[in-house]
Amino acid sequence: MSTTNKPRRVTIDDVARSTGVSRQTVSRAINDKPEIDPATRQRILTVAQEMGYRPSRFARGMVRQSTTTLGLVIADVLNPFFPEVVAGVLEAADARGWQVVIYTTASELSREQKVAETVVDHVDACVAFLLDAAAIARVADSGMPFVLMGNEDRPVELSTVRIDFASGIRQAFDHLVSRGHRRIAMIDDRNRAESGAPDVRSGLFTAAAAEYGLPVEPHWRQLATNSVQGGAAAMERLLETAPEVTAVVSYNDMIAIGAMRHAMARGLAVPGDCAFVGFDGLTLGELVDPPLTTLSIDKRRLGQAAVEQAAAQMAGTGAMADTVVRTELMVRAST
Amino acid sequence: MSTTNKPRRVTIDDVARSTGVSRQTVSRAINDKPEIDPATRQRILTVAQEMGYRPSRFARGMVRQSTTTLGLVIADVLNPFFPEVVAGVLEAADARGWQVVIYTTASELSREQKVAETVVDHVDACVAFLLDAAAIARVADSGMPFVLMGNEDRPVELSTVRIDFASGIRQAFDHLVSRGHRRIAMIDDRNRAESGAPDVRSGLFTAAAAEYGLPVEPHWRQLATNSVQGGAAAMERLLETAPEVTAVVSYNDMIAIGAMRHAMARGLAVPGDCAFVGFDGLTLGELVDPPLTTLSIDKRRLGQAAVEQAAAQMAGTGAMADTVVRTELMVRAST
DNA sequence: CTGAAAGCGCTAACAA
DNA sequence: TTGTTAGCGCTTTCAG
Repeated sequence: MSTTNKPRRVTIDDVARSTGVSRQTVSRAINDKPEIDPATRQRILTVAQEMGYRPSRFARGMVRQSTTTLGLVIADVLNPFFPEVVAGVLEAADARGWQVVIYTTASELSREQKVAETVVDHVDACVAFLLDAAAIARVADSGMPFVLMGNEDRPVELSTVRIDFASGIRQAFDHLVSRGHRRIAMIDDRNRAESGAPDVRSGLFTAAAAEYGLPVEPHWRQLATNSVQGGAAAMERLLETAPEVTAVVSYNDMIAIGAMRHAMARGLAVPGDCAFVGFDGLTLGELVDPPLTTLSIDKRRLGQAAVEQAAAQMAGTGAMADTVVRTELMVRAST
Repeated sequence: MSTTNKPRRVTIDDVARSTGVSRQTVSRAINDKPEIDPATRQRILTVAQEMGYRPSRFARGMVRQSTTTLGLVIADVLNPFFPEVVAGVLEAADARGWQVVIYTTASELSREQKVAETVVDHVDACVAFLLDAAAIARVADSGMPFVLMGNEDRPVELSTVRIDFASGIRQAFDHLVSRGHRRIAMIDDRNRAESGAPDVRSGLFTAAAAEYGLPVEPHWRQLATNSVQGGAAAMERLLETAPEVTAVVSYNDMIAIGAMRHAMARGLAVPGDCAFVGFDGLTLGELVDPPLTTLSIDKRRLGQAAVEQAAAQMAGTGAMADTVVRTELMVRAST
C-alpha cells in the first residue's frame, strides 16, 4: 500500500533540520558565503544534495530584486530571418545579465492574442514582432517596458524598432530601372496584409513606382504566405495573371527564393526573362543559384536595438525611442 | 531639488491603500475573480494602471507553485540546425504550459561552464547541447531534471537524446560505394574533436570504412569549425593533402555546403570529380546547387523527445531514458 | 563563525 | 462582496 504523502518540496528548513544547523547557515553554504566553517559547509552541501534540495527560484527572486527576464516574441524560429534577430537579442540581453524567454506565434495572427496574455505575466519586459492591434495593446497596457519590432506604421506612443522599407524600395527601383526594367511586380506578405494594419509596404511600392514613372497594375501584386513554398505559389499565380512583368520584388528573401525557383522550374531564365529582388539579406540568399539580389538589413542590430530600448525603459530613461534600420542593396546574380 | 526617494516598486498594498480597499480585493480585481463588485474592480484596475502597478512574478510563483521554466542550451541560433530543434522544444514545452529560456554557448567550449552555472539557478529543468564534461556535470549534479542532447557517447547515468550516427555513416558508405567510390574523406567538427569526449564519429567512420573494405588514410580526415566558412577552409586543406579522394562525408550540412562550394570554386565538378554527403537534412541543402545529398534527421522530433524526457523526470516517472533518432538518406544531386 | 528576527509581495482559506 | 490571517522559501540585517 502506497504511503505517498503529497511530495512537498524540500526546503532550506528541511536541510537545516537534518543538518542540525540554522537555516541561515544552510543559506551560507549553498551561496558560497565566506563566513562559514568549510567543514560545516561541506557537510551541509552533501546532505542537501542527498535530500535533493534545490533552492526555489521564486523565493530567491522575491528577496533579491535582481534578475530581469525579457520576453521575446517572434513569428517562427524556422524562418531564417528570426534567428539572426534572436542572436542580437540574446547577445544584448546577456550583456545585461538578462534571461530571455522565447515565444512564437507560428505566424498565426490568431495566436498573437494568447501569446500576449502569457507574456505579460511571465516576464519583466518584452520585445516583440506582433501585428495584431489587440495583442500589441495587451502588452503595452500591461505597463511593462515594451518594444515593438518590425512594424512599419508606428503607433506613436510606442517604442519601436523598424525597417526603413521606403528607402529600401527606392533602392530596388533605382537598381531595376537602371537595368532597364519597367514592369515590376511585388509579392507581399499575406499575414501583414491581413493584419488590418495599414498596408504600408504596398503603398510605398506604388508610390515609388509613380516616382519612377512606372506603370502599376493591380494584378502585378500577389500575396504570399511567409515561406519558400508561399513564394512559389505566388509566383505561379503571377505567371498566369501577369506574364508581362520582367522583375519581381518580394517581401522577403524566403518568398523571393521560392518565387525565383518556381520561375526557373517553369523554364524562365533568371535574370534574363525575369529578375528577382529579395528583402532581408539572409545568408541563404548567397547560397542559392543564382545568388539573390537583396535589400539587406542588419538583423542582429535590430535585436540589439530593441533590447537597448527596453533597457532604457527599465531605467526610466529615454521614453519612447524609435530606431530605424536602413537597408543596403546587395546586387547579386538574380538581377 | 530632486526628492527622488529610491524608486521602491509599487506593490499590491500601495494600490490597496490608494483605493481604500484591502489588498485581497485588489488581488481579486487583477486576477479577474468573480467574487467582486464590477464597479470596485474597475476602479481598482484604473488606479492600479495609473500607479504603474505590476504584480511581482516571484511573489506569485511563490504562492502558486505552478509555472515551470525550461532551460534550453544550444550552441548557436545562427546554425540552422538548432532552430529546428528549438521549434520542437518550444512546441512540446508549450503543450505543457512551460516557459522556455534560451542560452547559447556561441559554439565555444569555454563558455559552457558559465552557461551551466547560470542555468542551474534560473530554471526548473534543462535540455542541453553540451560537450564539456564539467559543464554537463554541473547541471546534472544540480539535481534538476536534465536531458543531454546530441552526445554520441552516452554517460549512462544521464537521460539523453542522441543521433544514430553509426547507422547514418553506414547508409552513407552504402550509397557512396554503390556509386563506385573507394577513397572517401571525412570532415569532422573541430569543437567536438576538442571537447575531450571520445572521438566517436571518426571512430565510427573508420570502423565503417573497414566494414566496406575501404582504405583509410589519416590525412583524409580534416577538422572544421562549424560553419560554411569552416567547411570551405577544411576542403581547401583536403584538396592539398588528399586530392585523390572522390567523395567527402561531412559532420553536418553547413560544413558540407562550404566544402562543396569550395571544391566547385576550385574548378572541380560535383559530383563528377568529387561527391559530397552532408548530415542533418537542413532545408538549406535542397536550395543550394547542386542540392546536397544528406543524412537527414528529424530535428524537431529531437527537441520534442528531450522535453518529453524532462517532463518524465519532473513527474518522477521513467528515470533515465535514452532516445535515439535515426537518420534517413536523402539522395540528391551532390552524389 | 552561527543564530534569531524580519520581511520580500502575493494569494488561499476562512471570517465577517 | 469584502477583510483578516497565514504562510509560500528564502536572504538580509543584526545579535550572539
